Amino acid sequence: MSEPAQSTRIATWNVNSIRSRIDRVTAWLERADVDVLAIQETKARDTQFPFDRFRDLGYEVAHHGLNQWNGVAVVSRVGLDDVQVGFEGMPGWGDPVAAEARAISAVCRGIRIWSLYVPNGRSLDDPHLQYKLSWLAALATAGRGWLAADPGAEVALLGDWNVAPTDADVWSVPFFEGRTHVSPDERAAFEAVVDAGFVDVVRPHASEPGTFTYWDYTQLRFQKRQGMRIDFALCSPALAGRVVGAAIDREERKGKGASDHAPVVFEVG
DNA sequence: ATGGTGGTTGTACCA
Repeated sequence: MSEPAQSTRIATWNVNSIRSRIDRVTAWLERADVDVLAIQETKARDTQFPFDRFRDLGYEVAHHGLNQWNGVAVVSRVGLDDVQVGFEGMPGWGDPVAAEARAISAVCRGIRIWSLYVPNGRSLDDPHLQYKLSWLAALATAGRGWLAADPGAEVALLGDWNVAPTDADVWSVPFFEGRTHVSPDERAAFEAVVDAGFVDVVRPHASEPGTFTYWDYTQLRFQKRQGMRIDFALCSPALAGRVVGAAIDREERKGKGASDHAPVVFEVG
């Protein structure tokens, strides 16, 4: 008797407040049969995070939250080891400048899982955009270093990248003229991470025009199918080679109490 | 009305 290959289902989701979304998140975790979930925008301090709701379902949690903004977590039912908060060289923000809760990682079933919440940028003339570009540049440098140290490393960079890498990733190119998420500098900063050796493992499995991961709450954007693709799973070559499928769960964006982002799932065989 | 929705917070800020 030969055992079937062990399969691992991994997801990323900007939940826009874990406390207001906890019922939906736990219900989705079970329904989607997900083993590892990278969460962004928990909007909670560690003391406010509903750890027990995940533990009751058999998941371990690593969370990093400093205040009502940002906040990232890795949730896993297949092991959660060697938790790291932030990455080497990660820029800070504010006065005084300080690291924000935008990056956490853990090793789950041998895979280094990162949950990343890239700074928004706010507007093209805002200092926050330079912070965003620096943050992505530092991530590219760190990621390049990880793969140089171990070319066979299985690393997943999961999260809300706040960048639409191509014109196909926004509902209207004219609408985004002069706005963030689509500027050449932001796209170059995203591509620098790709150039460091990380592969978008979802797009090959979800390539239809109009495939998005985020829809603004205002203007009936979701109902009008006016979204953006800004949530990505970028994997190291060794891990990307094991991916057998992926999907964006657009259904989860529906209804009252939905996050403005949909979960993104991929399966490693 | 030009952020029209939604979250956390506190009467503002963030996305």
